Amino acid sequence: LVGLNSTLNACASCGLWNEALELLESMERSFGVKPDVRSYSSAMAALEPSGQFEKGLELLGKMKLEGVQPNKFTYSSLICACSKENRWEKALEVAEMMEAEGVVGDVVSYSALIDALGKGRQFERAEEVLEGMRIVKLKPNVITYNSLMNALGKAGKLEQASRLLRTMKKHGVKADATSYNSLISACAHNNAVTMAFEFLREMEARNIGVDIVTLNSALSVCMKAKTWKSAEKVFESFQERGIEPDIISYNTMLACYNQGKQWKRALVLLTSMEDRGVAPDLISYNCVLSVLDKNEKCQAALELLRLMSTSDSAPNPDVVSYSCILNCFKKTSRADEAVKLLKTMESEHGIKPNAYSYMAVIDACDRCGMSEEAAQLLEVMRLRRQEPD
RNA sequence: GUAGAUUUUUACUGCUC
Repeated sequence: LVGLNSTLNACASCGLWNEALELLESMERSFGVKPDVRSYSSAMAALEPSGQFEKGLELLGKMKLEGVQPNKFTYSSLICACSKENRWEKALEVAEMMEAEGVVGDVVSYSALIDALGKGRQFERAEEVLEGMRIVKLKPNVITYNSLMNALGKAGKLEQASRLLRTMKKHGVKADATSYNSLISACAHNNAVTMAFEFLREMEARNIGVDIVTLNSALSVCMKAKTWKSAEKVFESFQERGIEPDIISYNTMLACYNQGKQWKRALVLLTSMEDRGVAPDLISYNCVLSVLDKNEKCQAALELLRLMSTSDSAPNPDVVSYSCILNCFKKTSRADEAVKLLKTMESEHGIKPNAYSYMAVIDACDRCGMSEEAAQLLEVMRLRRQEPD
């Protein structure tokens, strides 16, 4: 049983929810072992977004039928599953069930609930739960605060988020890198460049290790603020700090160049990331295609697209890649080429155009006085919208 | 010998403010 439970955990940490569920189902049949509360809880922890949460409730019902009593681990996993699916009402329901069954929550279950409520933008309820912890004499920890702080920041409530940083300090909970990373990321969403760099300095002053997520978040701040030059400074600081940029760092830097319309620099970075052993992915390429589109560099964009389709190491283009080029054709009034590419993207590459692709081509036709083609395409788009994916 | 919670990236769109 212990071995099987460990395997279930391994599935959970690798995101193999399907395997976890299958293993749980077959435990008794194949190994003659009845799943215990840990088995069920682990399987629930493996659940991923998109409808999996209902599965969790099923499992809960099943374990009760089998006479296995759910415990706080079971319920925390379930609350977490609700959070992943952005279902704060369900998370509250689960918490109520838990209480009704006399299962006493701990700091983890409370934190999970606060996280679920925060992600659902139910800040007052989240604060109430935080307050409730005090009543039952549970001390919120750094993760409890981080969960709420992150949610507040994402919702644009930067002031409240940084107030929470002071609150946790007051209660003797030391902020960690994740706390600051959330705040810096919040600055990105609120276009608060100055404050972001203040947080960065504060981390250093308090000896809280700046990590790769910190720097990536700082890059994201620069991207949102459209300041590619300060992004370059952050990017240079990776080396000074002995941190190797990862694919996210490069992609965010590319996004900064995209915002700043720096297509030449973007192309250089795309090459240099490859040289430094970080293989550009679809996001990297799409970002460069986007900046080429912004600068109306259709030819260069087409070449890059061709490279993506033919090279073994490059990712295959998707609908976003094609749409960038279609949009570029639109801006440069190259309706014929747009129509041609729209056809080949599906017929030769199996990529179904979306509404954005169609609209680019339709606009291109309009611009070039090809109103008949435009009307036809509009009709095709309407008809295809009814089709199942 | 086994289980649960928090942070970062792309064209457009949508959601929220």
